[in-house]
Amino acid sequence: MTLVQLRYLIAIADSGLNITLAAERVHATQPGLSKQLRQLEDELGFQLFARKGKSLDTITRAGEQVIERARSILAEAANIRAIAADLRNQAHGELRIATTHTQARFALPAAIAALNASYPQVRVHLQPTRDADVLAQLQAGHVDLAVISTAGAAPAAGIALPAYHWRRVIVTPHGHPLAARDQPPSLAELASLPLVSYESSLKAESSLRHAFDAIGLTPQIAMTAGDADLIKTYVRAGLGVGVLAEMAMQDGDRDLHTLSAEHLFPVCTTWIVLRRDSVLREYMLEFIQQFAPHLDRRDVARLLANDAADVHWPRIPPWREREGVAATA
Amino acid sequence: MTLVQLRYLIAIADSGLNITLAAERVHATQPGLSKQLRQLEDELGFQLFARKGKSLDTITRAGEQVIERARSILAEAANIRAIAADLRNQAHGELRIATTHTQARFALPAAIAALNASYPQVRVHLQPTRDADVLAQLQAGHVDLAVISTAGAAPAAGIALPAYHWRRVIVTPHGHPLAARDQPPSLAELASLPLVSYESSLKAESSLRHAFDAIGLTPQIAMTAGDADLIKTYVRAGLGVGVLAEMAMQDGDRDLHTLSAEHLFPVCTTWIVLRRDSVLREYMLEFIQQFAPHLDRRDVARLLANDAADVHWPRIPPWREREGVAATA
DNA sequence: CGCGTTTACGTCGTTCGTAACGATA
DNA sequence: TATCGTTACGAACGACGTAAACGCG
Repeated sequence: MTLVQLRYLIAIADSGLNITLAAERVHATQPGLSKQLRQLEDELGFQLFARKGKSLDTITRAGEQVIERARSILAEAANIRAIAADLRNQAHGELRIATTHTQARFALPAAIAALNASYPQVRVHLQPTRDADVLAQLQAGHVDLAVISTAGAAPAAGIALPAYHWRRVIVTPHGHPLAARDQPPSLAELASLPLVSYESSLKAESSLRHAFDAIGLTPQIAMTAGDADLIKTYVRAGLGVGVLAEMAMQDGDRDLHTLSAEHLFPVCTTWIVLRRDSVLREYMLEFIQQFAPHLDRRDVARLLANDAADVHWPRIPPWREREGVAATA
Repeated sequence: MTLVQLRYLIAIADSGLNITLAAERVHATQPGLSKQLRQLEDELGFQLFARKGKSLDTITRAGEQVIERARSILAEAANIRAIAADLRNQAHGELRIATTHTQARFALPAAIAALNASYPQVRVHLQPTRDADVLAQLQAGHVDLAVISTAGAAPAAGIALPAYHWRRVIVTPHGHPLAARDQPPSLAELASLPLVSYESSLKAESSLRHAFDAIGLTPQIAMTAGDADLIKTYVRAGLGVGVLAEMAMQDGDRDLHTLSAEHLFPVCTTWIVLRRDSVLREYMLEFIQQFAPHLDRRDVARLLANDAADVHWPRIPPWREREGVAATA
């Protein structure tokens, strides 16, 4: 068993059991991977993958177990290299972030711009990911950190650092009846109107659905999109009333009427999620600092080192208090 | 970076920074290790060990970090091999246990004998360890499991499975004044007598010390030993009153008078402690089953797999309920 | 001068890539 | 027949062990 073999194994597993594709990804030849996989299987004494003819068909039950451990091994190896790179004060590297579109579009730009100013050598890679897969990307080791929102408690996986609170807003064209009134609508009223919102709000566990469920009503979702810009576009087109995150409303959106939804939906929290046992490069800490300035850098480092829960976080600031920063991006 | 290099690194660290000794332990030559260490350091770009002349002097601060990760990597690699060995249904292997002398002498024999009956090919290795170092042995990966007692909560490190409860007893020669009375002594009375007990009872955090501290008295510990047999020997010699674990009193000890100490000292719990994320061989589960029959095998396996706290243990049996079993050994 | 580490060197095993072959849909 | 995996083979690299040199107490 070698680290190379394990790396190949993971590459194959992550390439949908296509050895040729995996070989490209690790910059090696296909026969090389084939042989190494074979040797690993020989050494372990059982098949990691079930074959169908010559092709790999599925991952064995035992293979799953091994792959899981192999991931952990490779992650730790990467950690060792990260320690080394950081010690050499190497300012260049990569920052891979998995997040939702809204974060990437409205919340992250300021922090990433600031990071780029201090560490121009660091290449940031925003992994385009469906909302539901963000944490899986982190667990699989494809990204260094995830940025994700919940309506309540911290996400279960990894170590979650609270970045900020935010709320939803209701958006209509200026001529809309709701816009003419001086008070925001009730939930019941909202349920009677066609809504335009995020794809994720269709899911039963979404906090939007929960809010309506609580009063026994079902919202009419006229259309959904993964993308706040799309939602705004369709609100402008008169398709319905938009329900989206407050930070998605920017200066350029003056043509839309924004109503508070504070009283209707629970407050949401955006978290930075790190892999347990991951070693952060200096510039990663810098990014966290930029994105969530209320977090103490040493506390973050300490939390990762000890896995100790003895670190207490300060008050999580609401998004509004940061709008000045965000608007610059 | 290779697994071999990491293995050598750990061997060197565990051999007191003596490369020659480390080379023997891994069955390789000294120049081989020397060179691999050098290459690893070159690749990482910093020293893992500080040199004094040619010899290794201390572990670098960064070296500590790397060694910690390397241990984790090697442990996971061992886990993969364990999965493989178990899948091949290989009944031979090794079971390394770190524990205290009392457990090794009085509690473990029955379980180990039973294990040996079902798995004659498994070599059991009882790591002789000072009480305080038991958990360190486990953390360093030198043993598969630890068996250790506490007076209260589970030990912090690893995953602790409660095996049984036990209490202390007071032991005197038959002619002793305490033996003649029909009621057991009070703590105050005991404090006035010379005691013979375990080495660990000298430590401030021992539950024996705590009990005396609570009433503002200090026990007179006439002598201590790490070994219940020694304690009994010196009690027989009239050196003082013995305070030891109930399971240390066996059939051959009829020449000593045993008094209950239930009312004086808190109940103790003996735990089986496993490394988090360790994969157990089939025969290890068998051992656990033998040693703590009230634990469900699948629950143990599940606990290790998910790290989930959703497994609830049944009532922990007191030692007395197992004496029939223990006495056969 | 003994102990431990490093350097030097020759051998052997292994990996890797190229190229040809085989199987599957 | 196109796609994907295996087999075959030669070249290059790298690890290992032996032997000798070096430094330190």
